[in-house]
Amino acid sequence: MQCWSRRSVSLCSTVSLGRWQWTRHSCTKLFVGGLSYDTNETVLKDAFRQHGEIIEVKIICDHVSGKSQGYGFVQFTSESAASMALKEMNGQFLDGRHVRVCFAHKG
DNA sequence: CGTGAGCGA
Repeated sequence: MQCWSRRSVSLCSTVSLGRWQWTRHSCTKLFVGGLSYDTNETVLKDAFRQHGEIIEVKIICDHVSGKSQGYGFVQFTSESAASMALKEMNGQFLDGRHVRVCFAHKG
């Protein structure tokens, strides 16, 4: 059930205080929140590609107003890169705001 | 609201 490597289970005992709610299907998709309303996918990918290889980066914007909703999704090539980027980029300063990185619910 | 918890087309 663990998506991490057998050597990277250190994060497992840290967050899995109750249960794994993110490891239902995918562990490579990360939910990025706390972003600025002006942050683009380029800023996210440039910041996350330093910790792992990015497959796809998407910023959720309003389909009517076109303004950013303030959050997005990042797809990594492996769970290892996603986990490392999660621990390293979670709560960091990006675009002048604190980013909140978490695993995506859907897959 | 020029905002601030959340989970997309």
